[in-house]
Amino acid sequence: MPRYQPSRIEPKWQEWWEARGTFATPRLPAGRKAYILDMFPYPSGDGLHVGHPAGYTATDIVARFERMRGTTVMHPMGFDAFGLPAEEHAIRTGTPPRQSTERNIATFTRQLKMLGFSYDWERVLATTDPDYVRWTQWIFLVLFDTWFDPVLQQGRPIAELPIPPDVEAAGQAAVAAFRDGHRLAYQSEAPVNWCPALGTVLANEEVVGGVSERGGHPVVRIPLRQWMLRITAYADRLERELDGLDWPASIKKLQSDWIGRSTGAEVDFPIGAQEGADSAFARWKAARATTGFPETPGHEVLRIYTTRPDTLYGVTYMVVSPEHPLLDALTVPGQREAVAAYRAAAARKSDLDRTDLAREKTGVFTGTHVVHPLTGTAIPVWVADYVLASYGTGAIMAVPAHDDRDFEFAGTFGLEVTTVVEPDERPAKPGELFTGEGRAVNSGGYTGLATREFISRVADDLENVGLGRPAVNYKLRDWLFSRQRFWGEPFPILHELGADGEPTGILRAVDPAELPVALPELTDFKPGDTPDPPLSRSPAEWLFVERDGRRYRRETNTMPQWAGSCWYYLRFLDPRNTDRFIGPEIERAWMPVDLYIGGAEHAVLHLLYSRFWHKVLYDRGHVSHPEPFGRLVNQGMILGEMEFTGYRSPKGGWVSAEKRGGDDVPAKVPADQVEKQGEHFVLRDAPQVRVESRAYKMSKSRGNVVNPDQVVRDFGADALRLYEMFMGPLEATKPWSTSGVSGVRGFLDRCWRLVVDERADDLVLAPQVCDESPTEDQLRELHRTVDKVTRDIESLSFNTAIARMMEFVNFCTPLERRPRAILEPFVTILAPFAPHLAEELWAMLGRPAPVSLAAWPQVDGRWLRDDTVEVPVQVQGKLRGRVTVPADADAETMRSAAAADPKIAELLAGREIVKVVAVPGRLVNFVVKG
RNA sequence: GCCGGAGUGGCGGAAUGGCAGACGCGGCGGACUCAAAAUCCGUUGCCCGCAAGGGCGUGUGGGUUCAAGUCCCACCUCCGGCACCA
Repeated sequence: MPRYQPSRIEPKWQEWWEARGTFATPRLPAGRKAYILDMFPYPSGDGLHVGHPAGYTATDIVARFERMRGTTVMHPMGFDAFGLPAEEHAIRTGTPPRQSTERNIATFTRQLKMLGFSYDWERVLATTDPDYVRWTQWIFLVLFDTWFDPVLQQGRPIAELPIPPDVEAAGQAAVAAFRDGHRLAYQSEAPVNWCPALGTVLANEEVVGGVSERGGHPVVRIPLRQWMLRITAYADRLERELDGLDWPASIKKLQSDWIGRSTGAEVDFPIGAQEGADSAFARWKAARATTGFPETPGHEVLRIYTTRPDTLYGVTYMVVSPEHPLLDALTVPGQREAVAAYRAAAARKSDLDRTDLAREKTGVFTGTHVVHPLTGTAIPVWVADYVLASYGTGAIMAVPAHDDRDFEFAGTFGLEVTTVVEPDERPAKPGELFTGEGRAVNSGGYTGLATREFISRVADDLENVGLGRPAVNYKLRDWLFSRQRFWGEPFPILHELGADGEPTGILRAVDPAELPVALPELTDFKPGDTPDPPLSRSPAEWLFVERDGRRYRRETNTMPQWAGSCWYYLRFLDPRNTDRFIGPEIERAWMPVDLYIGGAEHAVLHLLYSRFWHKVLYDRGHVSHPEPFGRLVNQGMILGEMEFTGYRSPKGGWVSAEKRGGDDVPAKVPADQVEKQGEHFVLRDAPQVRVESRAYKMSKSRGNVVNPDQVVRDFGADALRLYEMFMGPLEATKPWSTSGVSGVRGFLDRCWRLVVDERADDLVLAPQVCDESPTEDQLRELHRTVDKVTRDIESLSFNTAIARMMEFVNFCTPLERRPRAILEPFVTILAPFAPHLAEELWAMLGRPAPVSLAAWPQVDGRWLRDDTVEVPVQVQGKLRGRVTVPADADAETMRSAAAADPKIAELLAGREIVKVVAVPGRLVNFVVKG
């Protein structure tokens, strides 16, 4: 009984391909190239999820298709293997992260191979490989060695950074500090979420409502020395250069919004002018008129950023963020206690709390006033956490009449509201909130100006008198690049130690020849009592080194998981190069990536970070193209199987879903006990009870996770691949359905029976398979199938490609004679989708393996054209009949053919024909009167 | 609140402004079988009708058009993301 048995043929062909290196990619492409890339997975302990093969199958189909068309294809796979779970596992069990990571990679590799993906496994890499870490660290050193030239808008070697004379004069240490302050990789104090109970620093997403997600322990934000990457320097280029990319518009917009460019003005408000101190203010203004607007503000002014300098005359108070450096200086003795308490409370709040929970505005008056630079009036300064320290200058001018946050704050604290903008279409109402554009009122010499004109004019005016200047800001922040973790790349940086054993502040890059800086062997991964990174507990022989007679302590922070994924697409091209991170000739030949498929969860960060690194490498001449990824596609999420949920009251009876209360408990209802009634699903036995129907995200806690191993065992890898592609459009979110899998498995069974005689005792061809010439009908069917499948692969519409192949099989199944000349091309186009079955059928048909490298069939256009077409005939736009006409019939021919149809003639009899629409090859429509 | 995306049979979905529901699941009927499974064939949007046939149908309400699932306006629901960025 030679039935289709995936468990027999799939491993066989996987071994065959591997043994012969079927999918090995040459060093350089010959002719047309295609770099087809998946977002590589994090090898979690749970193994492959059914979401992974969705994207991986899509790229695999395209890769196999391109290969069959003669393209040289690069299709690699690897592992993003640093990351928190391995470290937490280590803390719990004492297993070194490298060990558990290797075990997980082995599982992922087995599962990926089981699905028959045509990766060149010779190129596999993990971001944790010492050889890979070496080059990640090397790229960090490139960043460390680069400053951004704002004039050329380009990253340049730090040695080329112009040193101002006064810095030069201050000596070598000053020059070094100046350089360190301009590098793309620099150090700064940044707040971290330190959880004393867990003894570890937490990522933002691990902190929920001010306590740790695990354990619910309190978390405090404390400043810690951190490594930052100056991604903001590249903000403009990262935004502008999105333009030329073949990415979904929605992803481009997401990135652009994330970068969040805004334009406006910076304005200085002098601090501390008392009543009657007009002369001091006048002197300050006069001085500014000659010195101009200083690059950095002194302590005598409060500098603010605003996008609406046209509302300058409506300022009624100022706000500084709780972390503002001038806050202490601004606070008068009487307010000191209140301000200190407020600041302490703000420090306890995480970013999430400051936004999510505390919507109502809070703040404290500092007791100080600043002077309005144009009107000279005194303006009170408040501290409030609705102003963020990390954006703009960390201080704002508040215009309650024209900003909803300021309006709300002013309402809470009874502050003045001064209207200075009037809507175009009506007069302003005093005390109302109006955030739109209009014309200026009550604004000195600017009164009457339109918002836009006001903005550009006032920014220039302010600049001319040294009180302000036009400014650009980004929501994008510099990238906090260090983690207080063990399982990451160590920084290749040494901190010089003084005679006292304390750091001198002088940094030294590790010599590239010494890379990689390997992680030390730790036996104890347990957290400590301080927020120092685990590496600070390394053995002294790792931690302390001597170079050129000086003592150094190694940097003990590690890089975030993003680091490795920032450049893996480059290393795949030249994975064993020991001299360079990638050979230039190879890079030029293969880059950029032609198709990049992965989950939308990486739409912003991963793609932005890699683009940033790539641009730095480009500026420094290490890569040849400014953008890494040409065409990008996000595959949709796969949800669990559809579930019906009913609700039971505490007394036990059913409660209709729309009437449920808090006490009612959800209960799963089997699908066969439910039926649809109108808009809703109801219980079959109690139709007055509505139930909810929904598919949920797969999760362990919900217990709806589908395991790919199990699916392969039950249906085969080809069925899993095919099903994931048949479910719906690649980019859509769609629910899993086990009966759907069995449906495509049925299709594969039918493919098998098209070629193989299932009733014979031995594996032999079906008796219908013959060497006869195909009929015209058969050729037409074949060529139309090939044509549709070809176009659908190009547009990644795999679901409709499969549907078309199903139609072909449905067409062939009843044939008593099945010519090889149509079966063989069909098996060829099936190969990218169901490669194992295709290889087996190809061999059955006596063709030399592998079909995976067989030539893609050519479509003969003459089989795509029809001699005659059946077109619909409408009367008043309603379908009333059909007529068959020659395919090339003109409108008049079609009209008369339609009018001659007895049924149509009857409908038209006695009515006046107002108009006839006849679209050649499409339809005829009679528009009649009466 | 803001920004995306999506609403089409019992279900997943298909449809360059031109025959709505391809293909698959599920259902129903039949053939094969002692029977069942498997397989093959047919049928399957809803309503009225014995039938011929007719009516209604792509979230809701309007509009454009000879013709709208598709274009425009307003709204509703669901999903995803962002969220005090001055």
